[in-house]
Amino acid sequence: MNAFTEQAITGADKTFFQLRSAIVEGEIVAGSKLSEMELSTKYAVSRAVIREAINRLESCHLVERKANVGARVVSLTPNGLVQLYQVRESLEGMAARLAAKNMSDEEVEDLKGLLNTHFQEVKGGETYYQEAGDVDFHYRIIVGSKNDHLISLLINGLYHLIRMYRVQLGMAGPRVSTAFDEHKNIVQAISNRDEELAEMLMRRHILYSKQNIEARLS
Amino acid sequence: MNAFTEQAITGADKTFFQLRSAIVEGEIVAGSKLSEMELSTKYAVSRAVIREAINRLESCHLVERKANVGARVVSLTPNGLVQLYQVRESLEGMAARLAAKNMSDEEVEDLKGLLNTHFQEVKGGETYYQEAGDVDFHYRIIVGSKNDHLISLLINGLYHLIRMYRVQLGMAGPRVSTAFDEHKNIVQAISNRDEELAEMLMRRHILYSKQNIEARLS
DNA sequence: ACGGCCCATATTGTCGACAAAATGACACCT
DNA sequence: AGGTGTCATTTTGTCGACAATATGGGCCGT
Repeated sequence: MNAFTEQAITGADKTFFQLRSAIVEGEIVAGSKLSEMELSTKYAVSRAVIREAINRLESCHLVERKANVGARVVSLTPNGLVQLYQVRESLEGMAARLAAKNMSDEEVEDLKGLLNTHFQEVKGGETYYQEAGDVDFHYRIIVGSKNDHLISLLINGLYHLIRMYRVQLGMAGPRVSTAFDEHKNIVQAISNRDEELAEMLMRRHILYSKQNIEARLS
Repeated sequence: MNAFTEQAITGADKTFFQLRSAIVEGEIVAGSKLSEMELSTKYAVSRAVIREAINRLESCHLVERKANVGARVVSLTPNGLVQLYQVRESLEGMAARLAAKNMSDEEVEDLKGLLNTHFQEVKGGETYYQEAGDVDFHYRIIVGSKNDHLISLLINGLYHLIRMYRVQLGMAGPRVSTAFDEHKNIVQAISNRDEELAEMLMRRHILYSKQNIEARLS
């Protein structure tokens, strides 16, 4: 489904992906310590590759390291999630703006197609594919921005972190029908090459999500 | 001058800072390859600490690594700088918005004070401290946002990269008097707790810088 | 009994050596 | 002559051992 799935070439890559998945899915408890020795025995690799994997996890802001002390999985706080959504609002808003400017006509057509597929699923009540569809929608716009820094920050950085929050705080969110309309309007703005509106609608879309989440947390 | 300067405790920290400085200042040529062996002899440390340092450089997007091949310093392209400023506009705009919301009254007062100092320097024609003053101004607003993700992304991530461009492409920019007025208006908006305006003015401020740079590159 | 000091232990940081993979050159075949 | 396959060399990836630092408990002194 995805355009390209990142694949592991080196052993550290594989360990990194495994650890990242374990952390995001909550298999490794949030706030817990990552012992290099322990992990090296558990995953049957040397400490060097564990250290490299942990370094990359730190790059994603999934763990925090203190020198001579060790690494801990970040702890989830409601405020942290709010801050994350603020950054996301900012970056994805810009992504939508740039997508309106830089996406090719084909890409816009594909995006409309995706929206249709998504619509069928929503109508059919397949709640399972909702999130995947939503993620894919945002992915395409981010990639459509053609801004490498933006793409890297969002896809390699924030998305796993947000997913970690969503999984562990149990936000398999509803907000389907309304979110779909928002998606539709965003695509329309991009199709019209209306940068200003595309950014504004995307920001609102994410702001609504944030408010929705905040309502649940309180 | 700075609130707190990051200090190296482990050897890898020190090597990382040295390498980062060498890259940003252009001592290590953009686009050149970073040989682990070579660097380990040059800095008189083991390859392990070089590898760790390179990993961190990759986190800052200052180098790019390919598995089983090695790391290269990123190459500077005009388009890359434009993309960087787009991200910066987005993030610092949000930072200004949040600063208007979250800065304490004392911090706002301090910011006004900084502006005065900056003003004296501009009047005195001390062009040397200009950039430092400008950087300090933006720093305070970023920190004033109280959003840890934002702070980390900008200060640990984008700023060194932008500085690398500025140094190597020789942008010791003028744009002083006008930039000062823009700073003044931003501070006023923050002081008035006008989030909307603060964000808008900051975005414009950065947009102007971008256009100024684009004009020079062409 | 409480606070501070010291030491044993465990964990992280660093190192040099070995394994695996990519790069470049040479010879060979067409 | 051009392309291709193979091999030597170089560079990165991985490993296990050693050094340095933090953590926790016990001891001592007050």
